[in-house]
Amino acid sequence: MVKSIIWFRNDLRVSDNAVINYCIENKRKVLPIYIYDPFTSLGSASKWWLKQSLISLDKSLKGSLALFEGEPNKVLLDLVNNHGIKEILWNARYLKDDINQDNDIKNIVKNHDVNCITFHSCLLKNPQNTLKKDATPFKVYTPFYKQQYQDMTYELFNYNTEEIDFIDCKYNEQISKILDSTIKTEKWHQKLLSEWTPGEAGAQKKLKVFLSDGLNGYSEGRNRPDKQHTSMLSAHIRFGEISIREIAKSVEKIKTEDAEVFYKELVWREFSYHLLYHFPHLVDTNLQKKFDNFKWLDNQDHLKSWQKGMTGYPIIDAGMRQLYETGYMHNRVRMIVGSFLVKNLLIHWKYGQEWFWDTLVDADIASNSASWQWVAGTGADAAPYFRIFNPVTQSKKFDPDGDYIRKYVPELKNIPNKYIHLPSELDDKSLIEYGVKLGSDYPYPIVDLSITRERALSAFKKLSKSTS
DNA sequence: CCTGGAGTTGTCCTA
DNA sequence: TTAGGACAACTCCAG
Repeated sequence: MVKSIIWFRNDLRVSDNAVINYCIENKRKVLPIYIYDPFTSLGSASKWWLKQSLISLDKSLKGSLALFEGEPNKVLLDLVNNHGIKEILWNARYLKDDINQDNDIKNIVKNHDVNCITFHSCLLKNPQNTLKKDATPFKVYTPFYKQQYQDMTYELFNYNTEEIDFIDCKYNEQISKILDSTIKTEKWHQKLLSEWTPGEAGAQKKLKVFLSDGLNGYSEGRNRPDKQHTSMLSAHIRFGEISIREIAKSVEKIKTEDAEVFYKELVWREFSYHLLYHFPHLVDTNLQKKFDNFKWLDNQDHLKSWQKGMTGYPIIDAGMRQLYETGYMHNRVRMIVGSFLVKNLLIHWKYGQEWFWDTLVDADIASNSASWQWVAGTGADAAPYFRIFNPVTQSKKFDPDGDYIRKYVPELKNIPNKYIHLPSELDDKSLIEYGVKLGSDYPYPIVDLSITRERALSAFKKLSKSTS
Protein backbone atom coordinates (compact mmCIF):
# COMPACT_ATOMS: atom_id res chain seq x y z
CA MET A 1 0.00 0.00 0.00
CA VAL A 2 1.40 3.37 -1.01
CA LYS A 3 2.24 5.69 1.83
CA SER A 4 1.60 9.38 1.19
CA ILE A 5 2.15 12.64 2.99
CA ILE A 6 -0.62 15.20 2.81
CA TRP A 7 1.14 18.50 3.25
CA PHE A 8 -1.43 21.05 4.41
CA ARG A 9 -0.63 24.69 3.74
CA ASN A 10 -3.47 27.03 2.77
CA ASP A 11 -6.14 24.35 2.64
CA LEU A 12 -6.85 23.56 6.28
CA ARG A 13 -9.97 21.48 5.73
CA VAL A 14 -11.07 17.94 5.05
CA SER A 15 -14.15 18.75 2.96
CA ASP A 16 -13.97 19.30 -0.81
CA ASN A 17 -10.21 18.96 -0.90
CA ALA A 18 -8.70 17.45 -4.06
CA VAL A 19 -5.80 15.97 -2.10
CA ILE A 20 -8.03 14.03 0.24
CA ASN A 21 -10.22 12.94 -2.61
CA TYR A 22 -7.14 11.52 -4.34
CA CYS A 23 -6.08 9.63 -1.21
CA ILE A 24 -9.46 8.01 -0.74
CA GLU A 25 -9.93 7.15 -4.41
CA ASN A 26 -6.48 5.61 -4.60
CA LYS A 27 -6.55 3.99 -1.18
CA ARG A 28 -3.47 5.73 0.15
CA LYS A 29 -2.17 5.39 3.66
CA VAL A 30 -1.67 8.97 4.72
CA LEU A 31 0.37 11.05 7.07
CA PRO A 32 -1.21 14.52 7.29
CA ILE A 33 1.28 17.19 8.27
CA TYR A 34 1.68 20.91 8.75
CA ILE A 35 5.12 22.52 8.70
CA TYR A 36 5.55 25.77 10.53
CA ASP A 37 8.47 27.56 8.95
CA PRO A 38 9.52 30.44 11.22
CA PHE A 39 11.22 32.13 8.28
CA THR A 40 8.09 32.65 6.25
CA SER A 41 6.51 35.99 6.82
CA LEU A 42 3.20 35.72 8.63
CA GLY A 43 1.40 38.61 10.26
CA SER A 44 0.70 38.62 13.94
CA ALA A 45 -3.07 38.21 13.62
CA SER A 46 -2.60 35.48 11.02
CA LYS A 47 -0.40 33.54 13.42
CA TRP A 48 -3.14 33.58 15.99
CA TRP A 49 -5.68 32.39 13.46
CA LEU A 50 -3.40 29.70 12.10
CA LYS A 51 -2.87 28.27 15.55
CA GLN A 52 -6.59 27.96 16.22
CA SER A 53 -7.18 26.61 12.77
CA LEU A 54 -4.59 23.86 13.16
CA ILE A 55 -6.16 22.73 16.42
CA SER A 56 -9.45 22.50 14.58
CA LEU A 57 -7.95 20.64 11.62
CA ASP A 58 -6.31 18.18 13.97
CA LYS A 59 -9.72 17.38 15.43
CA SER A 60 -11.18 16.86 11.95
CA LEU A 61 -8.31 14.44 11.31
CA LYS A 62 -8.99 12.55 14.52
CA GLY A 63 -5.85 13.80 16.19
CA SER A 64 -3.61 12.58 13.37
CA LEU A 65 -2.20 15.91 12.23
CA ALA A 66 1.56 15.94 12.70
CA LEU A 67 3.07 19.33 13.34
CA PHE A 68 6.67 20.24 12.55
CA GLU A 69 8.76 23.33 12.83
CA GLY A 70 11.60 24.01 10.44
CA GLU A 71 12.57 24.13 6.81
CA PRO A 72 10.07 22.16 4.75
CA ASN A 73 12.67 20.37 2.61
CA LYS A 74 14.46 19.02 5.68
CA VAL A 75 11.29 18.02 7.48
CA LEU A 76 9.96 16.26 4.41
CA LEU A 77 13.21 14.47 3.65
CA ASP A 78 13.36 13.14 7.21
CA LEU A 79 9.83 11.85 6.96
CA VAL A 80 10.48 10.27 3.59
CA ASN A 81 13.50 8.42 4.97
CA ASN A 82 11.85 7.29 8.18
CA HIS A 83 8.50 6.12 6.92
CA GLY A 84 8.97 4.78 3.42
CA ILE A 85 6.90 7.60 1.95
CA LYS A 86 6.33 7.34 -1.81
CA GLU A 87 4.18 10.38 -2.43
CA ILE A 88 3.84 13.95 -1.24
CA LEU A 89 0.53 15.62 -2.04
CA TRP A 90 -0.38 19.28 -1.79
CA ASN A 91 -2.56 22.04 -3.12
CA ALA A 92 -0.68 24.62 -5.16
CA ARG A 93 0.50 27.93 -3.82
CA TYR A 94 0.88 30.91 -6.13
CA LEU A 95 3.49 33.18 -4.60
CA LYS A 96 6.79 33.05 -6.50
CA ASP A 97 8.87 32.06 -3.46
CA ASP A 98 6.40 29.33 -2.57
CA ILE A 99 6.35 27.99 -6.12
CA ASN A 100 10.13 27.87 -6.12
CA GLN A 101 10.17 26.09 -2.80
CA ASP A 102 7.69 23.50 -4.03
CA ASN A 103 9.75 22.91 -7.16
CA ASP A 104 12.94 22.52 -5.15
CA ILE A 105 11.30 19.96 -2.91
CA LYS A 106 9.96 18.10 -5.91
CA ASN A 107 13.48 17.80 -7.28
CA ILE A 108 15.07 16.83 -3.98
CA VAL A 109 12.69 14.00 -3.17
CA LYS A 110 12.70 12.73 -6.74
CA ASN A 111 16.13 11.30 -5.97
CA HIS A 112 14.49 9.27 -3.23
CA ASP A 113 11.93 7.83 -5.56
CA VAL A 114 9.19 10.05 -4.20
CA ASN A 115 6.57 11.59 -6.41
CA CYS A 116 5.01 14.99 -5.64
CA ILE A 117 1.54 15.74 -6.95
CA THR A 118 0.07 19.23 -7.07
CA PHE A 119 -3.69 19.86 -6.90
CA HIS A 120 -5.66 23.08 -7.12
CA SER A 121 -8.19 23.37 -4.34
CA CYS A 122 -7.44 26.89 -3.17
CA LEU A 123 -8.92 28.74 -6.14
CA LEU A 124 -11.88 28.33 -8.47
CA LYS A 125 -9.44 28.06 -11.38
CA ASN A 126 -5.74 27.48 -11.76
CA PRO A 127 -4.34 30.88 -12.82
CA GLN A 128 -2.12 29.15 -15.35
CA ASN A 129 -5.28 28.57 -17.35
CA THR A 130 -6.89 31.99 -17.09
CA LEU A 131 -5.33 33.72 -20.03
CA LYS A 132 -6.73 35.79 -22.86
CA LYS A 133 -7.08 34.29 -26.32
CA ASP A 134 -3.68 35.67 -27.21
CA ALA A 135 -2.21 33.74 -24.23
CA THR A 136 -1.29 36.86 -22.27
CA PRO A 137 -2.72 37.58 -18.81
CA PHE A 138 -5.74 39.80 -18.28
CA LYS A 139 -5.11 43.18 -16.73
CA VAL A 140 -8.69 44.33 -16.55
CA TYR A 141 -11.22 42.77 -14.26
CA THR A 142 -14.43 42.91 -16.28
CA PRO A 143 -13.25 40.95 -19.32
CA PHE A 144 -11.48 38.55 -16.95
CA TYR A 145 -14.75 37.94 -15.20
CA LYS A 146 -16.88 37.72 -18.33
CA GLN A 147 -14.63 35.37 -20.21
CA GLN A 148 -13.44 33.16 -17.45
CA TYR A 149 -16.00 33.05 -14.67
CA GLN A 150 -19.45 34.14 -15.80
CA ASP A 151 -22.07 31.39 -15.88
CA MET A 152 -19.74 28.79 -14.44
CA THR A 153 -21.00 25.86 -12.45
CA TYR A 154 -18.88 24.04 -9.94
CA GLU A 155 -18.70 20.41 -8.90
CA LEU A 156 -17.63 19.38 -5.44
CA PHE A 157 -15.76 16.25 -4.45
CA ASN A 158 -17.98 13.67 -2.95
CA TYR A 159 -16.29 11.39 -0.45
CA ASN A 160 -16.69 10.10 3.03
CA THR A 161 -13.98 11.47 5.29
CA GLU A 162 -14.32 8.37 7.46
CA GLU A 163 -12.46 6.56 4.71
CA ILE A 164 -9.22 8.45 5.21
CA ASP A 165 -6.67 5.79 6.11
CA PHE A 166 -4.05 7.21 8.46
CA ILE A 167 -0.55 5.86 8.93
CA ASP A 168 -0.33 4.65 12.48
CA CYS A 169 2.27 6.82 14.13
CA LYS A 170 1.76 9.46 16.74
CA TYR A 171 3.84 12.57 16.34
CA ASN A 172 2.07 15.00 18.55
CA GLU A 173 0.30 13.80 21.66
CA GLN A 174 -1.21 17.21 22.22
CA ILE A 175 -1.05 19.54 19.31
CA SER A 176 -2.15 22.60 21.22
CA LYS A 177 0.81 22.30 23.60
CA ILE A 178 3.28 22.08 20.75
CA LEU A 179 1.59 24.98 19.03
CA ASP A 180 2.05 27.11 22.11
CA SER A 181 5.78 26.70 21.92
CA THR A 182 6.11 27.00 18.13
CA ILE A 183 3.72 29.76 17.18
CA LYS A 184 4.16 32.69 19.50
CA THR A 185 1.08 34.79 19.91
CA GLU A 186 0.69 38.05 21.71
CA LYS A 187 -1.47 39.34 24.50
CA TRP A 188 -3.82 41.34 22.33
CA HIS A 189 -4.82 38.17 20.53
CA GLN A 190 -6.94 37.26 23.53
CA LYS A 191 -9.71 39.53 22.31
CA LEU A 192 -9.79 37.84 18.92
CA LEU A 193 -11.14 34.69 20.52
CA SER A 194 -14.42 36.38 21.34
CA GLU A 195 -14.83 37.51 17.72
CA TRP A 196 -13.93 34.47 15.68
CA THR A 197 -14.16 30.70 15.48
CA PRO A 198 -11.34 29.56 13.18
CA GLY A 199 -11.76 26.16 11.57
CA GLU A 200 -14.16 24.32 9.30
CA ALA A 201 -17.14 24.33 11.60
CA GLY A 202 -16.87 28.06 12.19
CA ALA A 203 -16.59 28.65 8.44
CA GLN A 204 -19.65 26.55 7.65
CA LYS A 205 -21.63 28.44 10.22
CA LYS A 206 -20.64 31.81 8.76
CA LEU A 207 -21.67 30.66 5.27
CA LYS A 208 -25.02 29.52 6.55
CA VAL A 209 -25.70 32.76 8.38
CA PHE A 210 -24.66 34.76 5.33
CA LEU A 211 -26.93 32.81 2.97
CA SER A 212 -29.93 33.21 5.24
CA ASP A 213 -29.40 36.75 6.57
CA GLY A 214 -26.75 38.63 4.60
CA LEU A 215 -27.15 37.79 0.94
CA ASN A 216 -30.57 39.29 0.51
CA GLY A 217 -29.76 42.95 -0.08
CA TYR A 218 -26.05 42.28 -0.38
CA SER A 219 -25.41 44.41 -3.44
CA GLU A 220 -26.34 47.56 -1.54
CA GLY A 221 -25.88 46.39 2.01
CA ARG A 222 -22.29 45.26 1.55
CA ASN A 223 -21.30 48.92 1.45
CA ARG A 224 -22.73 49.62 4.87
CA PRO A 225 -20.35 49.05 7.75
CA ASP A 226 -23.21 49.71 10.14
CA LYS A 227 -25.09 46.67 8.80
CA GLN A 228 -24.44 42.95 8.67
CA HIS A 229 -24.45 42.12 4.99
CA THR A 230 -20.90 40.88 4.46
CA SER A 231 -20.14 37.19 4.68
CA MET A 232 -17.27 37.49 7.19
CA LEU A 233 -15.74 34.49 5.43
CA SER A 234 -12.47 36.11 4.35
CA ALA A 235 -10.19 34.62 7.00
CA HIS A 236 -11.77 31.19 6.64
CA ILE A 237 -11.17 31.41 2.91
CA ARG A 238 -7.61 32.64 3.40
CA PHE A 239 -6.72 29.53 5.37
CA GLY A 240 -8.76 27.25 3.16
CA GLU A 241 -11.07 26.19 5.95
CA ILE A 242 -13.93 26.27 3.50
CA SER A 243 -13.76 25.40 -0.17
CA ILE A 244 -14.08 28.41 -2.45
CA ARG A 245 -15.97 26.16 -4.85
CA GLU A 246 -18.44 25.28 -2.18
CA ILE A 247 -19.11 28.97 -1.57
CA ALA A 248 -19.47 29.64 -5.30
CA LYS A 249 -21.74 26.64 -5.69
CA SER A 250 -23.97 27.79 -2.85
CA VAL A 251 -24.92 30.89 -4.85
CA GLU A 252 -24.66 29.67 -8.45
CA LYS A 253 -28.33 28.78 -8.76
CA ILE A 254 -29.56 32.00 -7.20
CA LYS A 255 -30.28 34.25 -10.14
CA THR A 256 -30.38 37.56 -8.33
CA GLU A 257 -28.19 40.62 -8.55
CA ASP A 258 -27.19 40.08 -4.94
CA ALA A 259 -25.87 36.61 -5.69
CA GLU A 260 -23.96 37.76 -8.75
CA VAL A 261 -22.37 40.67 -6.93
CA PHE A 262 -21.26 38.32 -4.17
CA TYR A 263 -19.89 35.82 -6.66
CA LYS A 264 -18.02 38.66 -8.35
CA GLU A 265 -16.31 39.36 -5.05
CA LEU A 266 -15.03 35.79 -5.02
CA VAL A 267 -13.75 36.37 -8.53
CA TRP A 268 -11.93 39.52 -7.37
CA ARG A 269 -9.92 37.20 -5.18
CA GLU A 270 -9.25 35.06 -8.25
CA PHE A 271 -8.21 38.17 -10.14
CA SER A 272 -5.73 39.06 -7.39
CA TYR A 273 -4.20 35.60 -7.60
CA HIS A 274 -4.17 35.81 -11.37
CA LEU A 275 -2.15 39.03 -11.10
CA LEU A 276 0.12 37.62 -8.42
CA TYR A 277 0.84 34.54 -10.48
CA HIS A 278 1.55 36.35 -13.72
CA PHE A 279 3.16 39.44 -12.16
CA PRO A 280 5.02 38.14 -9.09
CA HIS A 281 6.41 41.59 -8.28
CA LEU A 282 2.92 42.72 -7.43
CA VAL A 283 3.84 42.24 -3.76
CA ASP A 284 6.63 44.79 -3.63
CA THR A 285 6.78 46.82 -6.84
CA ASN A 286 4.41 49.20 -8.58
CA LEU A 287 2.66 47.40 -11.37
CA GLN A 288 2.75 50.66 -13.29
CA LYS A 289 6.41 51.55 -13.51
CA LYS A 290 5.92 55.30 -13.77
CA PHE A 291 5.02 55.37 -10.07
CA ASP A 292 8.55 54.32 -9.16
CA ASN A 293 9.52 57.98 -9.38
CA PHE A 294 6.66 59.21 -7.24
CA LYS A 295 7.68 61.28 -4.23
CA TRP A 296 5.81 59.77 -1.32
CA LEU A 297 6.01 61.52 2.03
CA ASP A 298 7.74 59.97 4.99
CA ASN A 299 5.78 61.20 7.98
CA GLN A 300 6.04 58.74 10.85
CA ASP A 301 3.67 60.74 13.05
CA HIS A 302 0.95 60.59 10.45
CA LEU A 303 1.53 56.91 9.90
CA LYS A 304 1.26 56.22 13.63
CA SER A 305 -1.91 58.29 13.95
CA TRP A 306 -3.41 56.33 11.10
CA GLN A 307 -2.42 52.99 12.60
CA LYS A 308 -3.80 53.86 16.02
CA GLY A 309 -7.05 55.32 14.71
CA MET A 310 -6.23 58.84 15.91
CA THR A 311 -6.56 60.89 12.74
CA GLY A 312 -9.46 63.05 13.86
CA TYR A 313 -11.66 61.65 11.10
CA PRO A 314 -14.16 59.37 12.84
CA ILE A 315 -14.82 56.92 10.00
CA ILE A 316 -11.07 56.40 9.52
CA ASP A 317 -10.49 56.00 13.23
CA ALA A 318 -13.44 53.62 13.60
CA GLY A 319 -12.03 51.47 10.80
CA MET A 320 -8.50 51.40 12.11
CA ARG A 321 -9.70 50.59 15.61
CA GLN A 322 -12.01 47.87 14.36
CA LEU A 323 -8.98 46.41 12.65
CA TYR A 324 -6.83 46.48 15.74
CA GLU A 325 -9.54 45.19 18.05
CA THR A 326 -11.03 42.49 15.89
CA GLY A 327 -8.44 41.67 13.23
CA TYR A 328 -10.94 42.72 10.60
CA MET A 329 -12.22 45.81 8.83
CA HIS A 330 -15.32 46.30 6.73
CA ASN A 331 -14.50 46.39 3.03
CA ARG A 332 -15.93 49.84 2.31
CA VAL A 333 -13.93 51.24 5.21
CA ARG A 334 -10.75 49.54 3.96
CA MET A 335 -11.09 51.62 0.80
CA ILE A 336 -11.67 54.80 2.76
CA VAL A 337 -8.68 54.34 5.08
CA GLY A 338 -6.56 53.18 2.15
CA SER A 339 -7.38 56.23 0.08
CA PHE A 340 -6.70 58.46 3.08
CA LEU A 341 -3.26 56.99 3.71
CA VAL A 342 -2.16 57.02 0.11
CA LYS A 343 -3.81 60.17 -1.23
CA ASN A 344 -4.39 62.51 1.71
CA LEU A 345 -1.27 61.58 3.67
CA LEU A 346 0.73 60.71 0.53
CA ILE A 347 2.30 57.75 2.34
CA HIS A 348 3.55 54.86 0.24
CA TRP A 349 1.05 52.00 -0.11
CA LYS A 350 3.63 49.52 1.17
CA TYR A 351 3.17 50.88 4.72
CA GLY A 352 -0.53 50.27 4.49
CA GLN A 353 0.09 46.84 3.06
CA GLU A 354 2.47 46.01 5.94
CA TRP A 355 0.08 47.17 8.63
CA PHE A 356 -2.81 45.25 7.14
CA TRP A 357 -0.59 42.21 6.75
CA ASP A 358 0.23 42.29 10.44
CA THR A 359 -3.21 43.03 11.84
CA LEU A 360 -5.79 41.39 9.58
CA VAL A 361 -6.82 37.85 10.37
CA ASP A 362 -7.70 37.50 6.69
CA ALA A 363 -4.37 38.94 5.46
CA ASP A 364 -3.90 37.33 2.07
CA ILE A 365 -0.79 37.90 0.01
CA ALA A 366 -2.63 38.29 -3.29
CA SER A 367 -5.67 40.28 -2.20
CA ASN A 368 -3.70 42.55 0.11
CA SER A 369 -1.08 43.42 -2.50
CA ALA A 370 -3.46 43.81 -5.41
CA SER A 371 -5.91 45.90 -3.40
CA TRP A 372 -3.33 48.30 -2.02
CA GLN A 373 -1.99 48.83 -5.51
CA TRP A 374 -5.52 49.33 -6.72
CA VAL A 375 -6.35 52.02 -4.19
CA ALA A 376 -2.99 53.73 -4.73
CA GLY A 377 -3.63 53.79 -8.45
CA THR A 378 -0.39 51.96 -9.14
CA GLY A 379 -1.98 48.61 -9.94
CA ALA A 380 -4.01 46.83 -12.58
CA ASP A 381 -7.35 48.31 -13.46
CA ALA A 382 -6.56 50.91 -10.86
CA ALA A 383 -8.57 53.82 -9.62
CA PRO A 384 -7.93 57.01 -11.64
CA TYR A 385 -5.66 59.38 -9.76
CA PHE A 386 -8.45 61.90 -9.24
CA ARG A 387 -10.56 59.39 -7.39
CA ILE A 388 -9.87 60.49 -3.86
CA PHE A 389 -12.34 59.40 -1.22
CA ASN A 390 -13.60 62.11 1.06
CA PRO A 391 -13.84 60.36 4.43
CA VAL A 392 -16.59 62.70 5.67
CA THR A 393 -18.73 62.30 2.57
CA GLN A 394 -18.24 58.54 2.61
CA SER A 395 -19.08 58.44 6.29
CA LYS A 396 -22.35 60.32 5.81
CA LYS A 397 -23.25 58.11 2.90
CA PHE A 398 -22.42 54.69 4.31
CA ASP A 399 -22.73 55.16 8.07
CA PRO A 400 -25.52 57.73 8.10
CA ASP A 401 -26.51 57.31 11.73
CA GLY A 402 -22.96 56.96 12.94
CA ASP A 403 -23.65 53.53 14.44
CA TYR A 404 -20.37 52.12 13.19
CA ILE A 405 -18.43 55.14 14.43
CA ARG A 406 -20.03 54.99 17.87
CA LYS A 407 -19.19 51.33 18.18
CA TYR A 408 -15.46 51.78 17.69
CA VAL A 409 -14.94 55.40 18.70
CA PRO A 410 -16.99 55.47 21.90
CA GLU A 411 -15.67 58.83 23.03
CA LEU A 412 -17.88 60.36 20.32
CA LYS A 413 -21.02 58.48 21.25
CA ASN A 414 -22.96 61.48 22.52
CA ILE A 415 -22.34 63.63 19.48
CA PRO A 416 -25.50 63.97 17.37
CA ASN A 417 -25.70 62.29 13.98
CA LYS A 418 -25.31 65.54 12.13
CA TYR A 419 -21.85 66.19 13.54
CA ILE A 420 -20.51 62.75 14.31
CA HIS A 421 -18.84 62.48 10.91
CA LEU A 422 -16.70 65.54 11.64
CA PRO A 423 -16.80 66.66 15.29
CA SER A 424 -14.25 69.40 14.67
CA GLU A 425 -17.00 71.29 12.90
CA LEU A 426 -18.54 72.03 16.29
CA ASP A 427 -17.32 74.78 18.58
CA ASP A 428 -15.65 73.87 21.86
CA LYS A 429 -18.67 74.80 23.92
CA SER A 430 -21.04 72.42 22.14
CA LEU A 431 -18.40 69.72 22.15
CA ILE A 432 -18.08 69.91 25.92
CA GLU A 433 -21.83 69.52 26.13
CA TYR A 434 -21.38 66.24 24.30
CA GLY A 435 -18.52 65.22 26.56
CA VAL A 436 -15.65 65.73 24.14
CA LYS A 437 -12.66 68.02 24.35
CA LEU A 438 -10.77 68.05 21.10
CA GLY A 439 -7.07 67.64 21.52
CA SER A 440 -7.42 65.52 24.64
CA ASP A 441 -10.46 63.21 24.37
CA TYR A 442 -10.28 63.01 20.60
CA PRO A 443 -7.70 64.44 18.20
CA TYR A 444 -8.10 67.40 15.92
CA PRO A 445 -7.94 66.33 12.26
CA ILE A 446 -4.29 65.65 11.48
CA VAL A 447 -4.57 67.10 7.98
CA ASP A 448 -6.95 69.35 6.09
CA LEU A 449 -8.96 67.35 3.56
CA SER A 450 -9.22 69.87 0.78
CA ILE A 451 -5.60 71.01 1.00
CA THR A 452 -4.29 67.43 0.94
CA ARG A 453 -6.70 66.55 -1.83
CA GLU A 454 -5.35 69.34 -4.01
CA ARG A 455 -1.82 68.35 -3.08
CA ALA A 456 -2.45 64.76 -4.20
CA LEU A 457 -4.17 65.85 -7.40
CA SER A 458 -1.25 68.00 -8.48
CA ALA A 459 1.36 65.39 -7.49
CA PHE A 460 -0.41 62.63 -9.38
CA LYS A 461 -1.18 64.91 -12.29
CA LYS A 462 2.49 65.67 -12.75
CA LEU A 463 3.13 61.97 -12.89
CA SER A 464 0.47 61.19 -15.47
CA LYS A 465 2.11 63.69 -17.81
CA SER A 466 5.55 62.20 -17.40
CA THR A 467 6.29 59.30 -19.66
CA SER A 468 6.10 55.91 -18.08
C1' DC B 1 -2.28 46.45 -37.69
C1' DC B 2 -6.12 49.38 -36.98
C1' DT B 3 -10.28 50.95 -34.57
C1' DG B 4 -13.49 51.96 -31.27
C1' DG B 5 -15.35 51.23 -26.88
C1' DA B 6 -14.61 50.51 -22.13
C1' DG B 7 -12.58 50.65 -17.65
C1' DT B 8 -15.51 48.11 -9.19
C1' DT B 9 -16.21 51.10 -5.46
C1' DG B 10 -15.50 59.39 -6.38
C1' DT B 11 -15.82 64.35 -5.73
C1' DC B 12 -16.82 68.87 -6.80
C1' DC B 13 -18.74 72.56 -9.29
C1' DT B 14 -22.15 74.46 -12.07
C1' DA B 15 -26.41 75.25 -14.04
C1' DT C 1 -32.43 69.71 -4.94
C1' DT C 2 -30.40 67.32 -8.69
C1' DA C 3 -28.17 65.98 -12.86
C1' DG C 4 -24.23 66.28 -15.76
C1' DG C 5 -19.68 67.19 -16.86
C1' DA C 6 -14.78 67.79 -15.63
C1' DC C 7 -11.07 65.71 -13.63
C1' DA C 8 -6.47 62.98 -18.35
C1' DA C 9 -5.08 60.42 -20.99
C1' DC C 10 -3.91 55.66 -21.40
C1' DT C 11 -4.08 50.98 -21.87
C1' DC C 12 -6.60 47.09 -22.43
C1' DC C 13 -9.43 44.19 -25.12
C1' DA C 14 -12.18 42.39 -28.93
C1' DG C 15 -13.31 42.42 -33.53
